[in-house]
Amino acid sequence: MEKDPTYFGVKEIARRANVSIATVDRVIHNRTGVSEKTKKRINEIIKELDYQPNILASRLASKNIIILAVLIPRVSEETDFWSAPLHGVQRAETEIKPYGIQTITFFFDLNDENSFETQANLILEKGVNGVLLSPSFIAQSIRFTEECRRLKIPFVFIDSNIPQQHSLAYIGPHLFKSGYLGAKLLTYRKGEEGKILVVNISKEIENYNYLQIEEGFRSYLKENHLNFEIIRADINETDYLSVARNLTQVFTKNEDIEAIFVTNSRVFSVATFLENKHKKEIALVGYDFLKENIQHLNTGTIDFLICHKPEEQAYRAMMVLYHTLVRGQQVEKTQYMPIDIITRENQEFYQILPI
Amino acid sequence: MEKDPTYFGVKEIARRANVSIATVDRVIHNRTGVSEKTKKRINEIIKELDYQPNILASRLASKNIIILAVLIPRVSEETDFWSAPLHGVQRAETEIKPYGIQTITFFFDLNDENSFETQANLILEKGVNGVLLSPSFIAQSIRFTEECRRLKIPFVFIDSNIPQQHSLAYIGPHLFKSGYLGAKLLTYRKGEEGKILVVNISKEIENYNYLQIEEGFRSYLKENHLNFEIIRADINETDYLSVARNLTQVFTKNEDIEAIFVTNSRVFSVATFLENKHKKEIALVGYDFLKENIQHLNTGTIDFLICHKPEEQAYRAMMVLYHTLVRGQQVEKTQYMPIDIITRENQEFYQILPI
DNA sequence: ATTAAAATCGGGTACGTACCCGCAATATAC
DNA sequence: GTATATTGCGGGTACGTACCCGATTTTAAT
Repeated sequence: MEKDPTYFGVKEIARRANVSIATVDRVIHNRTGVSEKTKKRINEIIKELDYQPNILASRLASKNIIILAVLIPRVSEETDFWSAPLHGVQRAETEIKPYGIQTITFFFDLNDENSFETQANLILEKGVNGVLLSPSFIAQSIRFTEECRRLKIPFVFIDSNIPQQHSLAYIGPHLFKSGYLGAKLLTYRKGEEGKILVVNISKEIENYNYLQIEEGFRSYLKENHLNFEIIRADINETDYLSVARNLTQVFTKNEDIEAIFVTNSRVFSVATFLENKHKKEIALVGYDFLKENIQHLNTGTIDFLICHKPEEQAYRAMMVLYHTLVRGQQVEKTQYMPIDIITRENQEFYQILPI
Repeated sequence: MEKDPTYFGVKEIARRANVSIATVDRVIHNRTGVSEKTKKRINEIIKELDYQPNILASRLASKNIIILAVLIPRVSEETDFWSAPLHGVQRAETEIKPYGIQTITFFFDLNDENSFETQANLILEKGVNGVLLSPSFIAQSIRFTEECRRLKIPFVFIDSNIPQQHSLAYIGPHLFKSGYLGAKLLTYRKGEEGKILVVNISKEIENYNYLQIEEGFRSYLKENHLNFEIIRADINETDYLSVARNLTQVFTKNEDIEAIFVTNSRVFSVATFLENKHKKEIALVGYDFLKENIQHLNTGTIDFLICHKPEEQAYRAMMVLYHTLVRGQQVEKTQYMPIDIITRENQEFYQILPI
């Protein structure tokens, strides 16, 4: 079989420009040592031939290896949400490893701001070429990314964003629209009467996310003139007992709650509560494809789960770094993930497919 | 920066086995000319070092180029559904082109069985190494794929499947479950009364798909003891006038239709009809992320669209061929796509993201 | 034992790019 | 003018694997 005859490489460029391959290489990589005249001549030929470097050969010959750092929460017993992004990181890792790219993953504790800081400092010491991070702690993330900017290390946010921080990209959900959709799903077959309960279960972190989601949620109701009374429950402890105690209080005060929206993945706690109290007829919508949540989806306690492709977020973030650092390509700065709707009927197909 | 010191290549294997690189190469590629003894020795070292060939170097050195054929319907004025798979093919194409893989795309006319046969024959004449096809015409597809099997050309089905045909893989929806979900969405907030209309608009092709979807649809209603009367409308012409004429008849006979399920992407015709007749309060669910359908989703005539990631189907199918032919890897034989639910609220994020 | 054939193997080049080393030409200093 | 930087450029090797071309050894045939 023959090679593609329409492909021209540096050799052909050098031949046409009457220079050596080395000179062409210098022009391509913007290195010094070429006169303006020949540089111009070579650039014209490059443009004329629409030269596309052969990445295989390029990466094979290059000895410049690239190190990427990943900074995400550790997978905890409380929730295995972060196992999905970790999987995405690993998928990208195996894919780009032959290109001379190494990955080091740093985990922090979602209940401990200091662990974030510690790990972030380790990254800075290490001297990496690019960073993928989940900015779970706003202040610490800002400090860290400012330092990255100073050191000219590109970084990508996943899961939630800090705008104005000059990240290379944000890859994650549009939280406002996600809450907006949540309201639609929750009220889609609801009657005119009855209250709505919005539950936020978290240890005071990720508040910013929560606010955007609730804003979108309320916005939907307002735009559609749905004047349900909205009760709020802020639960700062994530263990089941605290959740149950809190909800019991809410229910004694409000008997006619017809629908519950949980703003994050801890919806399974609420589902367990409803099952224990035999209140399964209440509509329940929450977030994320976790084992526990799927169970309650299958028993019918949870009506809908909303999900933002956590695996793909991380995978794409890695590829964004790869394309920037290795290929020098421009990337989309804001990449909103699809807002997926998971029900009992389609949940079995919402997994990571192997090739 | 230094190279990964944990990586060992053929050179190291050759050194340890006291043979030349060429001999190691012969063992790796199962070529003849190596005594059993040295072959065994080399294989042991390969296993011991967990040797992973460097694909970059491998594909760079290899002159064996691989040709993939794609056989899908032409994008027509009637519907641009197939532009999504085409896009997926092209995305995969640019990604694997540097690996020495060429793609030739053949289009057939969904209204003309013969065009399928003609294009299929062109592929066989051409002598390609792998085929991606949509088996829109069952009989012709069987004939073609049998011939592929005889010639030992692997092939992958997308969009719909022909089981028992020994394809390398099927990548597409689980149609039964898709119809099942359709019934859930259609009846989710429906009252106890009123009839359901199931509409199939197509020129008698793809019947097999339709049947599976309808089966799933009815199955949901049955399992949930929803005893609505179901009307059926089979419309064999795809132009709007034919659809409108047909639906008018159905509506004169049945005044109390409360919900309509369209089994394919032509749901926009039904939506137009409902808008013209001022019957927008009827629930409407159908298939596929087409411009026309999204318009009606946004006006509220269509309530839900179901979608099976057509772009990714084609992309994955290409990668399956790549992994099989280039990497010699085993692949998953049946890859069901997620069954995505598109509403007015999340539709804007359901597009193909650029890196 | 001699010769032919077959089996087994090594040397070496190529793939397209990166990049080191060093030579020539030109510019600058005195 | 000569001596010294500086600039511009080419030769050549390396990356890890594929594969051609032959050389050597072993086996089979006579």
